[in-house]
Amino acid sequence: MLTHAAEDYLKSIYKLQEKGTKVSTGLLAETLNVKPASATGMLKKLKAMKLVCQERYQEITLTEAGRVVALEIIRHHRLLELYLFKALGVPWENVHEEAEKLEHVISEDVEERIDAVLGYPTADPHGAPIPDKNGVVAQTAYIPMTTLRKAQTCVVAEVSDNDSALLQYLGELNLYPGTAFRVLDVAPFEGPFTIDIAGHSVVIGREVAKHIYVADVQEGK
Amino acid sequence: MLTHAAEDYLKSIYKLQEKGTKVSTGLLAETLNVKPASATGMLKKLKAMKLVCQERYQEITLTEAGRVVALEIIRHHRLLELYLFKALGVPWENVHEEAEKLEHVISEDVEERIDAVLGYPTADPHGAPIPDKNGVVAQTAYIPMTTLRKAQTCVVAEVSDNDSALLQYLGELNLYPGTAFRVLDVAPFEGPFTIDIAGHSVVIGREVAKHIYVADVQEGK
DNA sequence: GATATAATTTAGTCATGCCTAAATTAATTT
DNA sequence: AAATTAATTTAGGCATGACTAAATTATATC
Repeated sequence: MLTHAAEDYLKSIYKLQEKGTKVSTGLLAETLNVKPASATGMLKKLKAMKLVCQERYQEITLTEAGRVVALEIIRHHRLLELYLFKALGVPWENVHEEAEKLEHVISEDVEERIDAVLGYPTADPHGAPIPDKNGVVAQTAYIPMTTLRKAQTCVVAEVSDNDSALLQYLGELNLYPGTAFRVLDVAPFEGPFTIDIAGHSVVIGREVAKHIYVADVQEGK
Repeated sequence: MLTHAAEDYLKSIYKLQEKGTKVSTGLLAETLNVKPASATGMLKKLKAMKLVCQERYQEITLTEAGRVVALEIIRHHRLLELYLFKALGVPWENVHEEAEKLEHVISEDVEERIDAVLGYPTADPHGAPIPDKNGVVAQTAYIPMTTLRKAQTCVVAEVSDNDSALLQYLGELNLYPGTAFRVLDVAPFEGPFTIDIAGHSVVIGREVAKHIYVADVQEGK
């Protein structure tokens, strides 16, 4: 069995890779709040276990076996987030942190039961896709909110899950995945967005908009 | 914060103490599947943290602070057992093992939510009392099944939670806490019990009966 | 092409929490 | 009281997974 730390490394590699980022020792270390030297040490072990590929000083990638483990952990994490949110009413800005601890500890049996209770869901509370039992992840083509133009309507598809304060803010605005809104205005020179959510007009800064991804974009009048 | 290992030691000390057993280094080590020398090492640390009292070679007891921690963990454990059983349908012979891992990891917030969802329960699936938020444990006066005599009726109050195979067997017989039964016969020379559960006659050996505690004992005809 | 900077790796340390083997202390037996 | 046995503690080791400091390699600049 793998250690919790090893699972975290694999998960982080997968998530960085998924974003299209080239995964380096330094970036991985930063992501995991660890010094680069510590990451080098763990990578050496993961390479010995044939879970990770890396030529000296080169890009880090997962082997097929490593990918399977990473997806398993991510599946645990996202199912737990959704379960905590829906079944126990944990505020969505807190579910990430809770799931980080639980994901390494639940059995496959409990995972399956949670999956069933939730009705075999496909996305977590932040809109991120939940890999299925075989490690298949639904491909999504979400668009960054920052690319929206005036008068377009859309639906929130996904938001970043790692900033608790930001999530709380978005929650107050009801900007959960599934919420529709319309762009009333985009201020010039990379300025903020003014949007309409269910009749309320709200101003969203660029920095916040970067963390929001949308779907079903349609041209308004 | 305490390590998982330290929490396990405190929990085991409390549970042994509760049973009326004098807690020694060797017994504690055996309980935790650890060598006595390892237990000595951890006890040294727990003593330094003022969570445990022990004179050299003498009995081990918890300080007030140690008792608080132990009860907190036991509360987590028992609430989790009941939650897994009732909310997720985990078979009762498996809930102990699952809860052992989860108990060290859930937040106070999630604990409270679980407590609320369950309606502030007072006993886990094996009948063991759940300490309240302030560490108060309801005192119970359960009687070992082995003391029952012919024709007495009673209700199952509590069963040992540490033997998975035994629990599975008791589950098949429907001997859950709350189930009423009547002693049809007690075979002589420390022999087995023949009992009536909901119209079915079942023979229960002494070894099994030792793990069952009952309440509401009444004399039958 | 030499040099400065950035990234990565190596080497050595530390804290946990377990282990085994040996030494010590306590309890029993004769 | 002496000797045996049992329980406990000490001492020294090992694996994990982090750290710092120093060395190495890669990249960018002049």
